[in-house]
Amino acid sequence: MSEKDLDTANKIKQAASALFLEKGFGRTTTRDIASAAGVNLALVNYYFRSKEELFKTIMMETVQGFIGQLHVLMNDQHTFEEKVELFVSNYTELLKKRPDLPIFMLSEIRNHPEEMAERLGIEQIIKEAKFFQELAQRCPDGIHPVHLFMNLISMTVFPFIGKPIISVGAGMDNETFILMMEQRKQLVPQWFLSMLKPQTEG
Amino acid sequence: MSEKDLDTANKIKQAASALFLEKGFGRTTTRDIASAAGVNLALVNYYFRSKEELFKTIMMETVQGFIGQLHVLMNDQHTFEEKVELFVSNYTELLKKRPDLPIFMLSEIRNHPEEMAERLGIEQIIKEAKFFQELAQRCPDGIHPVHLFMNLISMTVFPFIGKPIISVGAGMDNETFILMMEQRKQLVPQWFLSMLKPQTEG
DNA sequence: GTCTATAAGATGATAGAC
DNA sequence: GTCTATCATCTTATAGAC
Repeated sequence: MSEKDLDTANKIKQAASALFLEKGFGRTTTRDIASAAGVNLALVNYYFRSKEELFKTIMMETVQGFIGQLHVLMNDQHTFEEKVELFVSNYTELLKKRPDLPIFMLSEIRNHPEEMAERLGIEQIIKEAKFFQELAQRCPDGIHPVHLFMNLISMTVFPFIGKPIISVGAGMDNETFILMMEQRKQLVPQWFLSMLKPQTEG
Repeated sequence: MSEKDLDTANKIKQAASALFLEKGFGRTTTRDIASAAGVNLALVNYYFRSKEELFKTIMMETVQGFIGQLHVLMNDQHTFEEKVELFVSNYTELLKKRPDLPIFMLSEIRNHPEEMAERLGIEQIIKEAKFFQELAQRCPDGIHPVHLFMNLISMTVFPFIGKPIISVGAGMDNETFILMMEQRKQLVPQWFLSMLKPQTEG
């Protein structure tokens, strides 16, 4: 589907999404958006009441997509080990395509904190998930399961966030970086599982 | 030292730093800065040629401070294990005080990529550090040392970055979050060291 | 060094013709 | 739904008095 096939509202949304991601809300102007979308300036306000409203729409959809994957994954019929592997490889693939996503979400999220938490219902998604029930069982005594989940997310997501600094620091080109992220699809689950209680065969 | 004791340039820098951190470059205006610093609008441009120049100054100092610690730490006379513990506890303390620091740095860094890399010389700092030489030795065969260093940074820093989402997701108040970060000062080094080659006594 | 005043331009948003 | 034209406001930055 080429860009021309999208209707005006979607052209605007797509262009705005890229610009917000790249430059943030403050540095992006409605004129930028209209120009990048190839539509008239007035149409931005015609379809979305304001720049702020357009931003909220995009942000909600972005975060929904990000969390939605998690919801499905955490409740399907895979084993615990498979869930871990899928978690890491799914998010690695997503972040290979859209490495700016986490910073976008996290840097803008505090300017719109109220709507987020409520509409998303992350809390309930997590508490109900089978994955977390099993994680709690396999968690070493005295260690809160959230610690281990933090580690899993951290080791999966942070390398993409820190890439600008890490890859300069390590003198690493982009190709090498991607290669390492591929390796981590296997490594991170291993590291993560080794943090759990020793498991008897079953 | 109260704010009144600072000279004008420093009052501006301090106010601007807080605002850039809170709202980013794009959303922060020179009027905000002057007002927060309690100085006349024209003085912002008198001391720093432009808003952009002021930002660069602050950014450089911030990143320098962040990296500088690392340089000292990685080369002093502590043992490898002590270096790991100091790394985690120093940065945890820093991030407890200024949790917005990583996102600020990382979200704005790509708008000013050229100056960063060069002036900082991170690459050289890292390559020369004793810490990395020992890390390379103790790294399991076939695993690049940078993987393990990524894990150490990730597990230390990411929880602060992801706090807005994690703490909502886990239904966690601020006090509990800080308590967990305190626990991680001990836990992260344990997890990290367990990823290394088994070590014989000596 | 610090102020007032203002230039010069950008920005979000809308009214009204088509 | 889409355009042009424009408003009202805000923005960075500077000139010039003190």
